Amino acid sequence: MAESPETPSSPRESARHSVTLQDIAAHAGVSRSTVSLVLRGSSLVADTTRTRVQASIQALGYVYNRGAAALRASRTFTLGVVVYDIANPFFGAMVAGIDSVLHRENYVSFLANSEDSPQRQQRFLERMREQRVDGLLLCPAEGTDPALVSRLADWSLPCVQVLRHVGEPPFDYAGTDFELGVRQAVDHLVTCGHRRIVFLGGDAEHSATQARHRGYHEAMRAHGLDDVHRVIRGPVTRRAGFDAVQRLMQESPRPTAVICHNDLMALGAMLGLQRLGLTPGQDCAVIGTDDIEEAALSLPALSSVATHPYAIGEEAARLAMRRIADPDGTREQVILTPRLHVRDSCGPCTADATPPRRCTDVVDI
Amino acid sequence: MAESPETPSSPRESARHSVTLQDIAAHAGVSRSTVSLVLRGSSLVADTTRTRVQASIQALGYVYNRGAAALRASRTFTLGVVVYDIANPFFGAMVAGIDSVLHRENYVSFLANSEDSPQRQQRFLERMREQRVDGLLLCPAEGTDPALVSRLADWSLPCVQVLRHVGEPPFDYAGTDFELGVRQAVDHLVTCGHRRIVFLGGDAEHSATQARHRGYHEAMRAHGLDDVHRVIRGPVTRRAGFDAVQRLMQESPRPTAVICHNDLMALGAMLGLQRLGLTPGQDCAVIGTDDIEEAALSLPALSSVATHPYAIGEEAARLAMRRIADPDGTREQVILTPRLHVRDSCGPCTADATPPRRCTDVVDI
DNA sequence: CCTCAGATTTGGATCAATCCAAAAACGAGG
DNA sequence: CCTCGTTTTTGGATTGATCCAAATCTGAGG
Repeated sequence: MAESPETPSSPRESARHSVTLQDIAAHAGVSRSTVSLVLRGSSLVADTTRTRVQASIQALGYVYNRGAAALRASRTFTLGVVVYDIANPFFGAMVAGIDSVLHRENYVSFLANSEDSPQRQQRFLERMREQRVDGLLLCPAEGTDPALVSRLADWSLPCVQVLRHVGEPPFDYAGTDFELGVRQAVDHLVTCGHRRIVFLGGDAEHSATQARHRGYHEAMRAHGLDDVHRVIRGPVTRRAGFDAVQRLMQESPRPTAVICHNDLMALGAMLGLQRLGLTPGQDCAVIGTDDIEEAALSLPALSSVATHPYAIGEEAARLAMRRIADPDGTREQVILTPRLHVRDSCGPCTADATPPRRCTDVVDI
Repeated sequence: MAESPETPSSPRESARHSVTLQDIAAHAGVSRSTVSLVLRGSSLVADTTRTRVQASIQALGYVYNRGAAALRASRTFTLGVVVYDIANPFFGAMVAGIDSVLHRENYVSFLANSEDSPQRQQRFLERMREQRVDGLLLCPAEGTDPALVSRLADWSLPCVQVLRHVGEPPFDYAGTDFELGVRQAVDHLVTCGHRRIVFLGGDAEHSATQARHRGYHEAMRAHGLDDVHRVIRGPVTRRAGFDAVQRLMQESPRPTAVICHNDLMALGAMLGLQRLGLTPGQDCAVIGTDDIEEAALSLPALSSVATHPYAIGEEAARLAMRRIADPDGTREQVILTPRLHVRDSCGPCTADATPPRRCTDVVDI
């Protein structure tokens, strides 16, 4: 009847300090270490013991303390994710893809929005270091110091770059072959008889912009179209597409097709054509990049090079998991293959001397 | 010349174990405690000491260990954020708003996407508890157990509900007055002469859906339009809007206006009208909710009730900060006032006997 | 009954910080 | 030079888990 030290749990005690391994151990009549092993699903503990301990865990309403565990085990099951524009639907889809993989792997992620500012990005990275994240998914902000990646390596913080990349290979990277994407668009348009194809591109200097421009240049050259080859640089917004296409259509001879850096620009370009009383796909072909949901539903439906944001997110997260498990493994680059979805916004060329031929490429909804 | 214990730092040592308070203390010739005080910006330390310690911190490349600090101080500077559809642009904007406040407050956030599954949500919440987050921002998944909120309170985990809410007040909440938003839309349409106004709504049973329906019912009643009052329930997607409006326009007499649960539905509805050869804003008025970026750029430009996702995110984060600072303070509900942006998709009613009058309300770009 | 290998269990040290009561240093006044 | 009251600084305990080497338990074989 006397108070025995083996029965420490009183109803109010749980309020005083949270239940710990020690409490479970006392309740189940085993040691702290055994409880720890049960929690981590070790095969060392006997089945009867395991059951007893699990019952105590239930009974006392124990909550695992990951912070304490991480302190000793130096593994946090935590990942940092930096994007530069979370308000952009593309990143929403990408983050959803990341989340799906992390959920499976029992990881959680810190998310931050750099707003394309290297300073904000830097601050977040420092914070992530303090949090001792196991790894990092980084869409580098425009103007990121190329030395950053090697600095992260010095900190031995696994980092997977996503969509854009800076610094020298080898590094881990997940993205899309933007170069190929633009080439597909040019090839398709040329097949449809177009020659005066303009590229409406971005003015930033990161890898994703460069790759698109390279793709455009090379495809045009391959088709012997160096003479009509033309890039307009500027912001990659709806309005920029809207304005640029209207300026272009005043010219003579005017372009018969435009390829846009992303779908927002392309949708803007279509509106610009309509504003001039022209019909996209008839008077001027328009092809976008990303294939956001809106593309298939616009009028006319926008042809677009799909870049699969959800899949990129999944691949990036998978890569991070792999690098965390094997920090010294060889770096990997996962480059997804984009796919042109042909819809109504790019028809055969009717403006040029070239006899209009029927397009027979794949047509998607 | 003999190795003195006061100079412990050798170049390779930093690789062996990470630099700790102890190392800084030794380097600066003070105690662990003093270094800790400096790190936390305490006013107790003398200026000369502070400078010396800070120099040592720089010299040794020390990185604060938040995990260890949190273990003792039981404060993590960490917030959990659960949304149900991160791929939706609305949430992208909201998360950006949250992020901006947290960045200022030196907090970081764990983000998870419940995909509107209470199970996924539950699992994330448990994980957040294990991480000992200081608080929670929760957009409850459809079907969330109303008891959840009080359970969180039992765990003494501050929780701010966002956009939707479950359980019994008082609780912390940040959202928009959806009821008022719909009422504004109805009032405007009635002013323009419309009477047969249909509401295209959601089929879910959470607070945000209910509020919209209530707003519609009451506004219609206030205008004596009980007899023509009509709600269509279904998913809240582009396609649902597209389909529903086409079915409605087959009827006789047909509605002269539709108000939609969100902008995606409204954009779909406009496409549906165009598919039938009708002109939105002329043959049938369309008003959406949210005022996403796309709304102003569609053709015709969509009238929409702005719900300010970025601002909601900011308010929610601010509320969380307040509740963490004062856990027993009275709960607060921040309800933002929505604002109807009138554009081309809702003109005067031309179909009815009522003499069409000129709309003189505010017109926005 | 003893031995020994294999299966379980354990306690003490450790991770890197904060808390707190007490000690030390300091400066002014007697 | 000695108090006395601030201002600074300090060491030991504490937080809640994991690691690891050693202790204990088991059961089969001799």
